[in-house]
Amino acid sequence: MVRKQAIEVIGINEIPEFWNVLTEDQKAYLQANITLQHYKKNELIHKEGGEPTHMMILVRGKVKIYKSGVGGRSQIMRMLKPYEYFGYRAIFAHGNFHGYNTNARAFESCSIYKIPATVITDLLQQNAKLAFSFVQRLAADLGASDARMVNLTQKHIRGRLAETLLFLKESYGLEADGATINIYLAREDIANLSNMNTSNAIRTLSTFATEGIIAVDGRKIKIIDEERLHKISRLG
Amino acid sequence: MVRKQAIEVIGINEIPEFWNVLTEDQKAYLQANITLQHYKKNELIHKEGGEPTHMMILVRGKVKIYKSGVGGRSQIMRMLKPYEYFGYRAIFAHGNFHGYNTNARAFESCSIYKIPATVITDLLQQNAKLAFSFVQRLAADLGASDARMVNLTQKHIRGRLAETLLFLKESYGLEADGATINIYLAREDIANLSNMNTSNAIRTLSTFATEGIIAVDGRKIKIIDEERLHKISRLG
DNA sequence: TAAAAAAAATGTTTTTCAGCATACTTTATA
DNA sequence: TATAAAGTATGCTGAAAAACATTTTTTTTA
Repeated sequence: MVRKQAIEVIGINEIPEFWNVLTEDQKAYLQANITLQHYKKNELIHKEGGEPTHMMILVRGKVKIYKSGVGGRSQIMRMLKPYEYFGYRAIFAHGNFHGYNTNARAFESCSIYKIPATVITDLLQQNAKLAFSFVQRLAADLGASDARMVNLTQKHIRGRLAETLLFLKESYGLEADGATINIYLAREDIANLSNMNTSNAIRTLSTFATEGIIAVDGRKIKIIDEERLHKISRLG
Repeated sequence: MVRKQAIEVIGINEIPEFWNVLTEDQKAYLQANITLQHYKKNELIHKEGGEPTHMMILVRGKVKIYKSGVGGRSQIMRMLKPYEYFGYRAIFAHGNFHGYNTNARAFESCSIYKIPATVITDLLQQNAKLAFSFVQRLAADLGASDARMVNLTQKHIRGRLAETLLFLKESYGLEADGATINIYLAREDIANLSNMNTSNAIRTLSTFATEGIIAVDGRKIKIIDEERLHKISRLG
């Protein structure tokens, strides 16, 4: 069983951004220090406020990155899919924002490569190409974060929910039917992605369904009229 | 007059992060390509949606970085002070978030060093130490952006305004009296920093003044009871 | 499979905040 | 300096969304 899992997940050398730019020595160094770890559904991977020990690469499953805000109310910052990496921001920031600012939780059963903080820091300082690829990644993340800020603060509930549904579609894609979003989230998670409370997520999803924009079957959400979702998202 | 301005501003070699890690060749390359430009009060420095041509280092004056959101409503993302640099995120991000996502405007008369995008990209790819310092900077920026997200989305008006006042104090410091925040902003800018409309910024500032938390004299804001501001900010 | 727990649905109430109108004050400009 | 324009102050109203309560449905677990 352990063997089977090991076969299921991809190797680190299949992630070109990490692998191709390294020298032979650096590859050996990375191989010697990387570990694969499994997390059960809903298991906490890292905790807000904690000291970052590893950078992680998700290779199987889905992860949510979220912050606990006012009165413990949680705000999902990002949702990850395989081949995406995380936990590196906390390692590299110095000053106020060193350390995990977020919680990471396995949304379903996950396999994750873990690279010790010291190892990834060494590699970045030795290898300008690798460092540059992290610059590119962080620059894109920051752009996304700023864009999301305006979405969440300025749009009304319908606009925020439409945005979230489109985001989920972009991130996780559609099932074989070409319409059902390929992730099943609790209404509460949809709410936490959209900066609203659960009641309003439920209510607004129902309204969208009534209006024929989506079809809802339990946690399955089918996008019927994507154009309208875009329109609702644009108008706020 | 031109001579005088040139003397007033610091040299690029006084910014260690840029200078100390460069080789002699790289220093020469940078020196040969860097230019100093002056902007008048309220002048636009770069525009949302535009192609990034330069990375910039503010050496005199204050700059606001803002996004135009739903219905043109503007949201100030950051406020800069001398020695801070900007415009680099747009250069390095690839994919969706390449290009300026924000506007930058001289909040008062400014002097700015401009490094062509190609030059800074060359330097980063050649110099792992420089690239790593950008990784650190971007990681901190992203942490700040995520923290701000929760502030702006979850806190109530009083909490958001308190947060903004404390942020301004941290960023720009206090005047000789040890209480007056060393930046004079229009109520509209305070509102755009705090995700609220101008009326509510005015109203809430008045309330804070009535409660003896701050004292307001035109655009001068004096912090009387910082502890209460922290408390209001924490509670949302 | 039954019982318990969690999640979803829905209606009602309350709070927060945006939008607007108006008056007053300060700043810019002819 | 007069006039216009911009910015500030304040009250009122209504829309949006949170909070709460209750019922129904689904999922988990014993």
